[in-house]
Amino acid sequence: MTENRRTNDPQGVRRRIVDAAYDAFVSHGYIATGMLELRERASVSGGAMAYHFPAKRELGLVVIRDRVAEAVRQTWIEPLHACADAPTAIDLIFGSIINELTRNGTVSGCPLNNMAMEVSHLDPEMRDALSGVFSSWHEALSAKFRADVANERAHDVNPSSLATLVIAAYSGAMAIAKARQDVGPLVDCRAELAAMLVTKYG
Amino acid sequence: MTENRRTNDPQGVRRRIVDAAYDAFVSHGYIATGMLELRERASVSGGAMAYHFPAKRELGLVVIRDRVAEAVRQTWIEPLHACADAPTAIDLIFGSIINELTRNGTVSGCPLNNMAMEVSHLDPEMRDALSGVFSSWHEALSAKFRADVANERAHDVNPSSLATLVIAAYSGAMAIAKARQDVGPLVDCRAELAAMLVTKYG
DNA sequence: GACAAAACAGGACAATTGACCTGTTCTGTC
DNA sequence: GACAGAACAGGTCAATTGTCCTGTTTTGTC
Repeated sequence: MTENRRTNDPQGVRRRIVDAAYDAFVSHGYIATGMLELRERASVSGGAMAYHFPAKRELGLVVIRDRVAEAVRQTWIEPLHACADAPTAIDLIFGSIINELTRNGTVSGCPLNNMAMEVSHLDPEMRDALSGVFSSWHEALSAKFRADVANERAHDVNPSSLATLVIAAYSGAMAIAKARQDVGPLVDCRAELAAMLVTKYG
Repeated sequence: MTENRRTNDPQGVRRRIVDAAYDAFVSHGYIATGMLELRERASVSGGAMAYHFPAKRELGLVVIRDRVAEAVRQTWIEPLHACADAPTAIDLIFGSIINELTRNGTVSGCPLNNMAMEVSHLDPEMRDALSGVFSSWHEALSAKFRADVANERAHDVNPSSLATLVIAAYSGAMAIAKARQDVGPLVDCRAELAAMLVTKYG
């Protein structure tokens, strides 16, 4: 009687859910996004959702550990490895982000920062996960500064605290840009960071 | 028959509501805070709440325009006016915040940033209000840099973009500190900003 | 093809959300 | 003290929240 043949695709369904959750959490916020909305976005029934993610919390954790961490890795850590030195990478990264935001018009903010702001005080486990992403970001950047010092490309550099400043400036600029819907803050910070790093390099 | 005498105190009730809302919004978040929780915190009946704030949205706008703006004014704009130059003020402000956070143990984040992150994409009017607070903050800081340049205290300074960097660094450091529950990022940024400004003031 | 477990469908559930309504009490004005 | 409007009490409302339950289908294994 049932004409519709069903196809079990657990990995695909799970991926669709996590995809939808990442997009929604980052753009609309974790709390503001309902499970029903996610089910509709992912075209998934309530049963399938409950099977893969019995609680919203676990979905949040997966999004942080998989997608948010991966986003930071792609936008920051990989370019850092690819470039000759830290200033080059930083300028390149800021430029890419500015171009991307200018192209599609709206500023949705830094995925990591967006989630960290509203989730870090709700759940200790989520906070730890987010903190871990920040740590790996900071570690990659400070390692690059350390290497630049070892190669005598840079001098008068405290790798750890300088990395913190760069990350903070990026996160803060993203936050302001999101509030104003304007890439200006990112352009400003890019220029100031570049000018500052010039004094330490070369 | 009714023994309990009631005392009408519209200004007091309104103030209690806004107080409770400000505390809850910046610590637990705007969306995460329910009207019932606010009524309990402020010891206010549903009728009184509906009379003063028919909708949660209006309460959010008042909190932003009155309390958040005032918080930024007190922590940043006033010290800027009181100090001799911008670097002195910035170092003082970072020091005060670090001391305060170290004292009470937990990092609840920058009120302006906390609200901006989760609200700016919900309501255009709230975003405008928050954007206005950012603007006044930026204007005050860049005006100080301009004055320092005019007084020949500083050189090689672009007042506007440098102010953006300082604000972004502060906001971002607060965000990371909140996620890690550690004042370290603020300490780092304070040191790096001070070292950077030394090269421009001389 | 029998069987078990995984995968999924669809709905129900209590709890909570923000908003609002009617009725009562207070307070200033004449 | 009569009156009007502001201020407040307490409850109701539909809508939505996240979670979970029962039943059905698919899939792999022997």
